[in-house]
Amino acid sequence: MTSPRPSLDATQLGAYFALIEASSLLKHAVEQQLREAGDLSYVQFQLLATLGDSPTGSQRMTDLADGVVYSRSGLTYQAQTLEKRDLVTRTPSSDDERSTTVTITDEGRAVLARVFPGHIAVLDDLLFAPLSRSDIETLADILARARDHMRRTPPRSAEPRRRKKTTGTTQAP
Amino acid sequence: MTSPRPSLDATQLGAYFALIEASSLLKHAVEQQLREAGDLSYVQFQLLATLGDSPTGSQRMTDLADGVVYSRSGLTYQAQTLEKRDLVTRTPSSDDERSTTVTITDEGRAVLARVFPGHIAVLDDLLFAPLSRSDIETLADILARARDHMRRTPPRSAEPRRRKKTTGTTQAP
DNA sequence: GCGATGTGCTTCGGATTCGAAGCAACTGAG
DNA sequence: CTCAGTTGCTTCGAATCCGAAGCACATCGC
Repeated sequence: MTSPRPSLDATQLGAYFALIEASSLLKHAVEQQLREAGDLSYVQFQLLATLGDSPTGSQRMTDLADGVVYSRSGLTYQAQTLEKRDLVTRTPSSDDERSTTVTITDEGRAVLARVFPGHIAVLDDLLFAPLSRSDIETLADILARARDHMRRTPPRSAEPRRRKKTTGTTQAP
Repeated sequence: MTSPRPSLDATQLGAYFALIEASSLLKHAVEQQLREAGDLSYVQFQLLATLGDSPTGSQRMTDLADGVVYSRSGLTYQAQTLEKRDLVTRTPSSDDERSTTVTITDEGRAVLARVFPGHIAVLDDLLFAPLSRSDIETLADILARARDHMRRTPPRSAEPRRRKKTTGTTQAP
Protein backbone atom coordinates (compact mmCIF):
# COMPACT_ATOMS: atom_id res chain seq x y z
CA MET A 1 0.00 0.00 0.00
CA THR A 2 1.10 3.53 0.38
CA SER A 3 4.39 3.20 -1.34
CA PRO A 4 7.01 5.09 0.62
CA ARG A 5 6.45 8.43 -0.93
CA PRO A 6 8.85 11.11 0.13
CA SER A 7 7.63 14.58 0.63
CA LEU A 8 6.71 16.80 -2.26
CA ASP A 9 9.40 19.07 -3.55
CA ALA A 10 9.18 22.83 -3.36
CA THR A 11 7.81 23.27 -6.85
CA GLN A 12 5.01 20.80 -6.34
CA LEU A 13 4.07 22.32 -3.04
CA GLY A 14 4.11 25.73 -4.63
CA ALA A 15 1.83 24.62 -7.43
CA TYR A 16 -0.57 22.98 -5.01
CA PHE A 17 -0.82 25.89 -2.62
CA ALA A 18 -1.03 28.41 -5.42
CA LEU A 19 -3.88 26.45 -6.96
CA ILE A 20 -5.84 26.29 -3.75
CA GLU A 21 -5.19 29.87 -2.76
CA ALA A 22 -5.85 31.34 -6.16
CA SER A 23 -9.12 29.50 -6.57
CA SER A 24 -10.22 30.38 -3.04
CA LEU A 25 -9.49 34.04 -3.49
CA LEU A 26 -11.15 34.11 -6.86
CA LYS A 27 -14.17 32.27 -5.64
CA HIS A 28 -14.63 34.62 -2.71
CA ALA A 29 -14.40 37.66 -4.92
CA VAL A 30 -16.80 36.28 -7.48
CA GLU A 31 -19.18 35.22 -4.77
CA GLN A 32 -19.39 38.72 -3.47
CA GLN A 33 -20.03 40.18 -6.87
CA LEU A 34 -22.78 37.68 -7.60
CA ARG A 35 -24.44 38.35 -4.28
CA GLU A 36 -24.51 42.05 -4.90
CA ALA A 37 -25.43 41.97 -8.56
CA GLY A 38 -28.13 39.33 -8.52
CA ASP A 39 -28.40 37.83 -5.06
CA LEU A 40 -27.03 34.55 -6.31
CA SER A 41 -24.71 32.16 -4.55
CA TYR A 42 -21.83 30.76 -6.51
CA VAL A 43 -23.53 27.42 -6.98
CA GLN A 44 -26.73 29.03 -8.11
CA PHE A 45 -24.82 30.96 -10.70
CA GLN A 46 -23.03 27.85 -11.87
CA LEU A 47 -26.32 26.07 -12.22
CA LEU A 48 -27.95 28.85 -14.18
CA ALA A 49 -24.88 29.22 -16.37
CA THR A 50 -24.76 25.50 -17.05
CA LEU A 51 -28.41 25.45 -17.97
CA GLY A 52 -28.11 28.55 -20.09
CA ASP A 53 -25.25 26.97 -21.91
CA SER A 54 -27.17 23.83 -22.67
CA PRO A 55 -28.78 23.78 -26.12
CA THR A 56 -32.16 22.89 -24.67
CA GLY A 57 -31.83 24.92 -21.51
CA SER A 58 -32.52 21.84 -19.43
CA GLN A 59 -30.62 19.10 -17.70
CA ARG A 60 -31.24 16.18 -15.43
CA MET A 61 -30.49 16.76 -11.77
CA THR A 62 -27.73 14.19 -11.63
CA ASP A 63 -25.90 15.47 -14.68
CA LEU A 64 -26.19 18.94 -13.31
CA ALA A 65 -24.69 17.88 -10.00
CA ASP A 66 -21.82 16.18 -11.74
CA GLY A 67 -21.18 19.20 -13.87
CA VAL A 68 -20.68 21.55 -10.99
CA VAL A 69 -19.03 19.07 -8.64
CA TYR A 70 -21.74 19.09 -6.05
CA SER A 71 -23.55 16.65 -3.86
CA ARG A 72 -26.98 15.59 -5.07
CA SER A 73 -28.67 16.62 -1.89
CA GLY A 74 -27.05 20.02 -2.06
CA LEU A 75 -28.30 20.38 -5.57
CA THR A 76 -31.86 19.56 -4.55
CA TYR A 77 -31.68 22.35 -2.02
CA GLN A 78 -30.39 24.91 -4.49
CA ALA A 79 -32.78 23.85 -7.20
CA GLN A 80 -35.69 24.36 -4.83
CA THR A 81 -34.39 27.78 -3.96
CA LEU A 82 -34.06 28.73 -7.60
CA GLU A 83 -37.49 27.36 -8.33
CA LYS A 84 -39.03 29.51 -5.60
CA ARG A 85 -37.57 32.52 -7.34
CA ASP A 86 -38.89 31.32 -10.69
CA LEU A 87 -35.45 31.20 -12.22
CA VAL A 88 -35.83 27.55 -13.14
CA THR A 89 -38.65 25.04 -13.47
CA ARG A 90 -38.54 21.42 -12.45
CA THR A 91 -40.64 18.86 -14.23
CA PRO A 92 -40.63 15.09 -14.12
CA SER A 93 -39.05 13.60 -17.18
CA SER A 94 -41.33 11.82 -19.60
CA ASP A 95 -38.80 9.07 -20.17
CA ASP A 96 -37.94 8.25 -16.62
CA GLU A 97 -40.68 8.97 -14.21
CA ARG A 98 -38.25 9.28 -11.32
CA SER A 99 -35.98 11.69 -13.13
CA THR A 100 -36.41 15.45 -12.80
CA THR A 101 -35.59 17.85 -15.58
CA VAL A 102 -34.50 21.32 -14.62
CA THR A 103 -35.04 24.11 -17.10
CA ILE A 104 -33.97 27.71 -16.99
CA THR A 105 -36.74 30.28 -17.36
CA ASP A 106 -36.68 33.56 -19.19
CA GLU A 107 -36.35 35.26 -15.88
CA GLY A 108 -33.42 33.04 -15.07
CA ARG A 109 -31.76 34.08 -18.29
CA ALA A 110 -32.45 37.68 -17.45
CA VAL A 111 -30.74 37.38 -14.08
CA LEU A 112 -27.86 35.64 -15.75
CA ALA A 113 -27.54 38.43 -18.25
CA ARG A 114 -27.65 40.99 -15.48
CA VAL A 115 -24.82 39.53 -13.44
CA PHE A 116 -22.62 38.47 -16.32
CA PRO A 117 -20.89 41.75 -17.12
CA GLY A 118 -19.79 42.25 -13.55
CA HIS A 119 -18.70 38.67 -13.39
CA ILE A 120 -16.48 39.09 -16.38
CA ALA A 121 -15.12 42.31 -14.98
CA VAL A 122 -14.04 40.57 -11.80
CA LEU A 123 -12.34 37.84 -13.75
CA ASP A 124 -10.53 40.34 -15.90
CA ASP A 125 -9.39 42.41 -12.97
CA LEU A 126 -8.40 39.64 -10.64
CA LEU A 127 -7.45 36.61 -12.64
CA PHE A 128 -6.45 37.73 -16.10
CA ALA A 129 -4.92 41.11 -15.41
CA PRO A 130 -1.51 39.85 -14.31
CA LEU A 131 -1.33 37.16 -16.99
CA SER A 132 -0.24 37.33 -20.58
CA ARG A 133 -2.14 35.87 -23.45
CA SER A 134 0.12 32.87 -23.61
CA ASP A 135 -0.04 32.43 -19.85
CA ILE A 136 -3.77 32.04 -20.10
CA GLU A 137 -3.50 29.55 -22.91
CA THR A 138 -0.96 27.53 -21.02
CA LEU A 139 -2.97 27.65 -17.85
CA ALA A 140 -6.08 26.48 -19.65
CA ASP A 141 -4.21 23.62 -21.25
CA ILE A 142 -2.54 22.35 -18.11
CA LEU A 143 -5.57 22.62 -15.89
CA ALA A 144 -7.80 21.03 -18.48
CA ARG A 145 -5.53 18.03 -18.54
CA ALA A 146 -5.49 17.82 -14.76
CA ARG A 147 -9.26 18.14 -14.60
CA ASP A 148 -9.89 15.51 -17.21
CA HIS A 149 -7.58 13.15 -15.41
CA MET A 150 -9.39 13.69 -12.12
CA ARG A 151 -12.74 13.21 -13.78
CA ARG A 152 -11.58 9.88 -15.01
CA THR A 153 -9.99 8.82 -11.77
CA PRO A 154 -12.47 8.22 -8.99
CA PRO A 155 -11.14 9.71 -5.77
CA ARG A 156 -9.88 6.55 -4.17
CA SER A 157 -13.13 4.98 -2.96
CA ALA A 158 -16.13 6.51 -4.60
CA GLU A 159 -18.47 3.80 -5.63
CA PRO A 160 -21.72 5.31 -6.90
CA ARG A 161 -23.62 4.04 -3.96
CA ARG A 162 -22.83 1.13 -1.73
CA ARG A 163 -21.09 -1.90 -2.94
CA LYS A 164 -23.37 -4.60 -1.90
CA LYS A 165 -22.05 -8.03 -2.13
CA THR A 166 -18.74 -9.13 -0.71
CA THR A 167 -17.91 -8.16 2.79
CA GLY A 168 -16.65 -4.95 1.34
CA THR A 169 -13.38 -4.88 3.17
CA THR A 170 -12.59 -1.42 4.36
CA GLN A 171 -9.05 -2.38 3.69
CA ALA A 172 -7.20 -1.85 0.48
CA PRO A 173 -9.35 -2.50 -2.55
CA MET B 1 -17.96 52.28 -14.19
CA THR B 2 -18.23 48.85 -15.70
CA SER B 3 -16.65 49.64 -19.00
CA PRO B 4 -18.46 47.86 -21.79
CA ARG B 5 -16.61 44.61 -21.61
CA PRO B 6 -17.38 42.10 -24.27
CA SER B 7 -17.61 38.48 -23.38
CA LEU B 8 -14.58 36.41 -22.55
CA ASP B 9 -13.06 34.46 -25.36
CA ALA B 10 -12.97 30.71 -25.43
CA THR B 11 -9.49 30.41 -24.00
CA GLN B 12 -10.24 32.60 -21.05
CA LEU B 13 -13.44 30.78 -20.31
CA GLY B 14 -11.58 27.51 -20.57
CA ALA B 15 -8.93 28.65 -18.13
CA TYR B 16 -11.52 29.90 -15.69
CA PHE B 17 -13.68 26.80 -15.73
CA ALA B 18 -10.70 24.50 -15.63
CA LEU B 19 -9.37 26.34 -12.60
CA ILE B 20 -12.62 26.09 -10.73
CA GLU B 21 -13.31 22.52 -11.66
CA ALA B 22 -9.83 21.26 -11.03
CA SER B 23 -9.64 22.86 -7.62
CA SER B 24 -13.10 21.64 -6.69
CA LEU B 25 -12.36 18.09 -7.68
CA LEU B 26 -9.02 18.13 -5.95
CA LYS B 27 -10.44 19.63 -2.81
CA HIS B 28 -13.19 17.05 -2.64
CA ALA B 29 -10.76 14.21 -3.03
CA VAL B 30 -8.36 15.58 -0.47
CA GLU B 31 -11.20 16.25 1.92
CA GLN B 32 -12.23 12.66 1.81
CA GLN B 33 -8.76 11.39 2.42
CA LEU B 34 -8.27 13.71 5.37
CA ARG B 35 -11.55 12.68 6.88
CA GLU B 36 -10.69 9.03 6.69
CA ALA B 37 -7.07 9.29 7.70
CA GLY B 38 -7.34 11.66 10.61
CA ASP B 39 -10.89 12.91 10.91
CA LEU B 40 -9.85 16.36 9.84
CA SER B 41 -11.71 18.81 7.68
CA TYR B 42 -9.81 20.59 4.98
CA VAL B 43 -9.61 23.79 6.94
CA GLN B 44 -8.43 22.01 10.02
CA PHE B 45 -5.67 20.42 8.02
CA GLN B 46 -4.71 23.73 6.50
CA LEU B 47 -4.53 25.28 9.94
CA LEU B 48 -2.40 22.52 11.38
CA ALA B 49 -0.14 22.55 8.36
CA THR B 50 0.27 26.30 8.54
CA LEU B 51 1.13 26.11 12.20
CA GLY B 52 3.45 23.20 11.73
CA ASP B 53 5.23 25.12 9.04
CA SER B 54 5.74 28.14 11.22
CA PRO B 55 9.16 28.28 12.92
CA THR B 56 7.60 28.80 16.34
CA GLY B 57 4.59 26.59 15.75
CA SER B 58 2.30 29.46 16.64
CA GLN B 59 0.42 32.23 14.92
CA ARG B 60 -2.04 34.93 15.72
CA MET B 61 -5.63 34.20 14.85
CA THR B 62 -5.91 36.94 12.29
CA ASP B 63 -2.75 36.02 10.42
CA LEU B 64 -3.92 32.46 10.40
CA ALA B 65 -7.27 33.45 8.94
CA ASP B 66 -5.60 35.49 6.26
CA GLY B 67 -3.27 32.66 5.40
CA VAL B 68 -6.01 30.20 4.67
CA VAL B 69 -8.48 32.68 3.17
CA TYR B 70 -11.08 32.26 5.85
CA SER B 71 -13.46 34.40 7.81
CA ARG B 72 -12.37 35.21 11.35
CA SER B 73 -15.51 33.82 12.86
CA GLY B 74 -15.07 30.60 10.98
CA LEU B 75 -11.56 30.38 12.27
CA THR B 76 -12.71 30.83 15.84
CA TYR B 77 -15.03 27.87 15.39
CA GLN B 78 -12.37 25.61 13.96
CA ALA B 79 -9.77 26.67 16.48
CA GLN B 80 -12.17 25.74 19.27
CA THR B 81 -12.78 22.40 17.66
CA LEU B 82 -9.08 21.71 17.33
CA GLU B 83 -8.50 22.84 20.89
CA LYS B 84 -11.11 20.40 22.16
CA ARG B 85 -9.14 17.64 20.53
CA ASP B 86 -5.92 18.95 22.02
CA LEU B 87 -4.34 19.46 18.65
CA VAL B 88 -3.67 23.11 19.33
CA THR B 89 -3.58 25.40 22.35
CA ARG B 90 -4.82 28.94 22.48
CA THR B 91 -3.25 31.43 24.83
CA PRO B 92 -3.61 35.17 25.10
CA SER B 93 -0.60 36.97 23.76
CA SER B 94 1.61 38.73 26.26
CA ASP B 95 2.06 41.70 23.98
CA ASP B 96 -1.51 42.36 23.06
CA GLU B 97 -3.93 41.25 25.65
CA ARG B 98 -6.72 40.96 23.10
CA SER B 99 -4.71 38.85 20.70
CA THR B 100 -4.82 35.08 20.83
CA THR B 101 -1.87 32.94 19.91
CA VAL B 102 -2.59 29.52 18.53
CA THR B 103 0.07 26.86 18.91
CA ILE B 104 0.21 23.35 17.56
CA THR B 105 0.69 20.60 20.12
CA ASP B 106 2.76 17.45 19.86
CA GLU B 107 -0.42 15.56 19.31
CA GLY B 108 -1.31 17.98 16.55
CA ARG B 109 1.99 17.29 14.89
CA ALA B 110 1.39 13.60 15.27
CA VAL B 111 -1.95 13.80 13.50
CA LEU B 112 -0.36 15.89 10.81
CA ALA B 113 2.33 13.30 10.34
CA ARG B 114 -0.27 10.56 10.17
CA VAL B 115 -2.33 12.12 7.41
CA PHE B 116 0.49 13.56 5.39
CA PRO B 117 1.57 10.50 3.42
CA GLY B 118 -1.93 9.85 2.20
CA HIS B 119 -2.33 13.48 1.41
CA ILE B 120 0.73 13.47 -0.78
CA ALA B 121 -0.40 10.28 -2.43
CA VAL B 122 -3.67 11.87 -3.45
CA LEU B 123 -1.89 14.87 -4.86
CA ASP B 124 0.48 12.68 -6.81
CA ASP B 125 -2.26 10.49 -8.19
CA LEU B 126 -4.78 13.15 -9.03
CA LEU B 127 -3.00 16.39 -9.67
CA PHE B 128 0.57 15.63 -10.66
CA ALA B 129 0.18 12.34 -12.48
CA PRO B 130 -0.92 13.79 -15.80
CA LEU B 131 1.54 16.68 -15.68
CA SER B 132 5.16 16.89 -16.68
CA ARG B 133 7.84 18.40 -14.59
CA SER B 134 7.82 21.58 -16.59
CA ASP B 135 4.04 21.71 -16.51
CA ILE B 136 4.17 21.82 -12.76
CA GLU B 137 6.78 24.53 -12.75
CA THR B 138 4.79 26.61 -15.20
CA LEU B 139 1.60 26.07 -13.29
CA ALA B 140 3.22 27.12 -10.05
CA ASP B 141 4.63 30.24 -11.64
CA ILE B 142 1.45 31.41 -13.30
CA LEU B 143 -0.82 30.70 -10.38
CA ALA B 144 1.58 32.31 -7.95
CA ARG B 145 1.45 35.47 -9.98
CA ALA B 146 -2.32 35.40 -10.12
CA ARG B 147 -2.55 34.75 -6.40
CA ASP B 148 -0.16 37.54 -5.49
CA HIS B 149 -2.10 39.92 -7.66
CA MET B 150 -5.37 38.97 -5.99
CA ARG B 151 -3.85 39.32 -2.57
CA ARG B 152 -2.82 42.84 -3.43
CA THR B 153 -6.10 43.75 -5.07
CA PRO B 154 -8.98 43.91 -2.63
CA PRO B 155 -12.04 42.34 -4.23
CA ARG B 156 -13.79 45.49 -5.25
CA SER B 157 -15.07 46.70 -1.91
CA ALA B 158 -13.42 44.92 0.94
CA GLU B 159 -11.94 47.36 3.34
CA PRO B 160 -10.67 45.55 6.43
CA ARG B 161 -13.41 47.08 8.44
CA ARG B 162 -14.44 50.65 7.92
CA ARG B 163 -12.04 52.98 6.28
CA LYS B 164 -11.65 56.02 8.36
CA LYS B 165 -10.51 59.16 6.68
CA THR B 166 -7.16 59.44 4.98
CA THR B 167 -7.35 59.28 1.22
CA GLY B 168 -11.07 59.01 1.52
CA THR B 169 -11.77 57.82 -1.98
CA THR B 170 -11.66 54.15 -2.59
CA GLN B 171 -9.48 55.03 -5.51
CA ALA B 172 -5.76 54.69 -5.77
CA PRO B 173 -3.88 55.45 -2.58
C1' DG C 1 -46.09 -11.13 -14.44
C1' DC C 2 -43.07 -10.74 -9.97
C1' DG C 3 -39.42 -10.17 -7.08
C1' DA C 4 -34.43 -8.67 -6.61
C1' DT C 5 -31.40 -5.14 -7.69
C1' DG C 6 -30.15 -0.61 -9.46
C1' DT C 7 -30.98 4.30 -10.22
C1' DG C 8 -32.85 9.24 -9.45
C1' DC C 9 -34.16 12.25 -6.28
C1' DT C 10 -35.57 14.00 -1.75
C1' DT C 11 -35.69 14.29 3.28
C1' DC C 12 -33.32 14.39 7.56
C1' DG C 13 -29.81 15.52 10.90
C1' DG C 14 -25.63 17.48 11.86
C1' DA C 15 -21.55 20.17 10.73
C1' DT C 16 -19.59 24.32 8.89
C1' DT C 17 -19.88 28.81 6.90
C1' DC C 18 -20.19 33.70 6.89
C1' DG C 19 -21.53 38.61 8.17
C1' DA C 20 -23.10 41.63 11.58
C1' DA C 21 -22.98 42.97 16.13
C1' DG C 22 -20.68 43.04 20.52
C1' DC C 23 -16.89 43.17 23.92
C1' DA C 24 -12.30 44.24 25.38
C1' DA C 25 -7.78 46.06 24.78
C1' DC C 26 -4.62 49.31 22.22
C1' DT C 27 -3.37 53.94 20.22
C1' DG C 28 -3.14 58.68 19.38
C1' DA C 29 -4.44 63.52 19.93
C1' DG C 30 -5.41 66.96 23.08
C1' DC D 1 -4.90 61.39 31.86
C1' DT D 2 -9.01 60.96 28.93
C1' DC D 3 -11.75 60.29 25.02
C1' DA D 4 -12.54 58.79 20.39
C1' DG D 5 -11.20 55.80 16.91
C1' DT D 6 -9.09 51.07 15.77
C1' DT D 7 -8.16 46.53 16.02
C1' DG D 8 -8.50 41.37 17.71
C1' DC D 9 -11.50 38.08 18.71
C1' DT D 10 -15.93 35.93 19.91
C1' DT D 11 -20.92 35.27 19.90
C1' DC D 12 -25.21 35.05 17.43
C1' DG D 13 -28.36 33.91 13.80
C1' DA D 14 -29.22 32.33 9.43
C1' DA D 15 -27.77 30.02 5.26
C1' DT D 16 -25.52 26.17 3.04
C1' DC D 17 -23.46 22.03 2.70
C1' DC D 18 -22.82 16.98 2.86
C1' DG D 19 -23.70 11.84 3.83
C1' DA D 20 -26.89 8.45 5.18
C1' DA D 21 -31.35 6.79 4.88
C1' DG D 22 -35.69 6.53 2.52
C1' DC D 23 -39.06 6.53 -1.32
C1' DA D 24 -40.51 5.63 -5.97
C1' DC D 25 -39.68 4.14 -10.52
C1' DA D 26 -36.94 1.00 -13.86
C1' DT D 27 -34.78 -2.96 -15.40
C1' DC D 28 -33.38 -7.67 -15.47
C1' DG D 29 -33.90 -12.56 -14.67
C1' DC D 30 -37.02 -16.10 -13.63
